[in-house]
Amino acid sequence: MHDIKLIRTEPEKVKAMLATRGVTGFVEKVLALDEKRRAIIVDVEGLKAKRNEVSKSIPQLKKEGKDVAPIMAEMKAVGEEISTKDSALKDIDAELKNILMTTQNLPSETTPVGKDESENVEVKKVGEPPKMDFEPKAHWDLGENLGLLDFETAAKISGSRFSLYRGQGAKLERALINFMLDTHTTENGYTEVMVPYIVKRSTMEGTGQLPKFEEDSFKLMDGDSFLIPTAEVPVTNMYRESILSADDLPIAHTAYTACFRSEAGSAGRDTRGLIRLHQFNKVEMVRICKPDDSYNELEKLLSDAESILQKLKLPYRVITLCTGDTGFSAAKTYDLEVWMPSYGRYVEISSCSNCEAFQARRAEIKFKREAGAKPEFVHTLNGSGLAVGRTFAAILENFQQADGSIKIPEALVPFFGTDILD
RNA sequence: GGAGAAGUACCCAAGCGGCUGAAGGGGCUCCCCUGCUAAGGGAGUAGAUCCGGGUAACGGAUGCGAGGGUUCAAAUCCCUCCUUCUCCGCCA
Repeated sequence: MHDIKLIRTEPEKVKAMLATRGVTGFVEKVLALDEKRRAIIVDVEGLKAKRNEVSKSIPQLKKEGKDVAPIMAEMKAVGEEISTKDSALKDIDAELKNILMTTQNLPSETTPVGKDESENVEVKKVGEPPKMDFEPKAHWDLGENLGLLDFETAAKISGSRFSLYRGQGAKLERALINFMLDTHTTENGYTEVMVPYIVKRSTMEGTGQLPKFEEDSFKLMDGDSFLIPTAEVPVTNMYRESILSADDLPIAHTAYTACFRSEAGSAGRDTRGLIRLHQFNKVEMVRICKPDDSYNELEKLLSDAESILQKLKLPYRVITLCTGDTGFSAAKTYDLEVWMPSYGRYVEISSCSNCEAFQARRAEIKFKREAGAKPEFVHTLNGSGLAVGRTFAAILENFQQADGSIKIPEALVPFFGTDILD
């Protein structure tokens, strides 16, 4: 959600920033509604003040034996006026909230300006794509040949875009989850949480998935419960409607969850393998901090995500998303992309974002710099650390041997048990 | 899922149409007394959001789980929902 005060005080700046994301007309609409809203408030609150005052005097007048019937009649009329104006105000509030809630965040000044993913900026490349003296196979073929993955059975029981891991495959997925969680908790300073996979509407609104992207979510029959698309949703919302003390910050949580995405609109893309599924595993990192620290925190988040790829010795690159490609709630996003031989290019495996106060404003997460200080909004950040299925795929593809076996990265051996998968 | 009970400020808790922005405790903060970790006395203690205001002083609105309704007036009456607790049923 946007900061209405900023829109009031610096409309031109907001306009310019949103233009880089292809949004126009927003500031004008907001200002018009805001002006209307405030005019009604002044009006209706004056009436309420009057009613309060008169109502308070009625018992005394009664005691004095005066006739209060005319006053009560007058107040009845005032009451009706109040309720008419109150409902007009409610409509404007709803309209204003809707606009503020469905318009994407302002980009950070350090986010490169660009219209789509072609204008994202590469920050660095780490590691080299493996050179193979044989024709590399895709992970779905490797996985099925080794009996690790069974997409046919997954489709039979659940439909397309589901995965089924068997035997050593299931164990590898589990080993990756443990490896990631342990790294984040013991080395990177995160506190692990295990959270519900089903959340309420207000929770989805808090992090920005709703109201705009309802059709992208899995909604339960009651109409107000949703399967989480990422652990960012329940974990960030743990702190919804709270005022934290500065000592609590930064908060750093990591969580493993399954994630559920309808993938509406991506029909035909990445139909094979583990890349794009309705249900996938992810280890997530969430950081909540003071506004002054959030860009340092973003670098920390990024390096924590990178630490997993580095330990696994997977080749990857870091890109900064441009204004046009940055997600709805984010002000700045780094994507980590892992080298995927079957695609012949780098594929997203983590997205690390600073949402600044955008989510905090929606979810009402505040902090006090010191006791008695005025509460301020925190900044929230989230990043994958990492998408587990895609990491699985990357390991299979990058560490495949000529005979179709997979060499397990050394860092993973304590979790997986052996150093070769065949 | 069935039957009951309850949700009031940091915590416990009274109130059940106007005198309650909310009694009384506890806690916390400050002060006094006391030669001192005990005890006693006094004072303070909604925080928050929104609106107005030379954006200051200050004033106003909202607010007793949430949302509606009745009324001149609601913590108090009515309706819906949520949460917690107890018992029963079911279940990992």
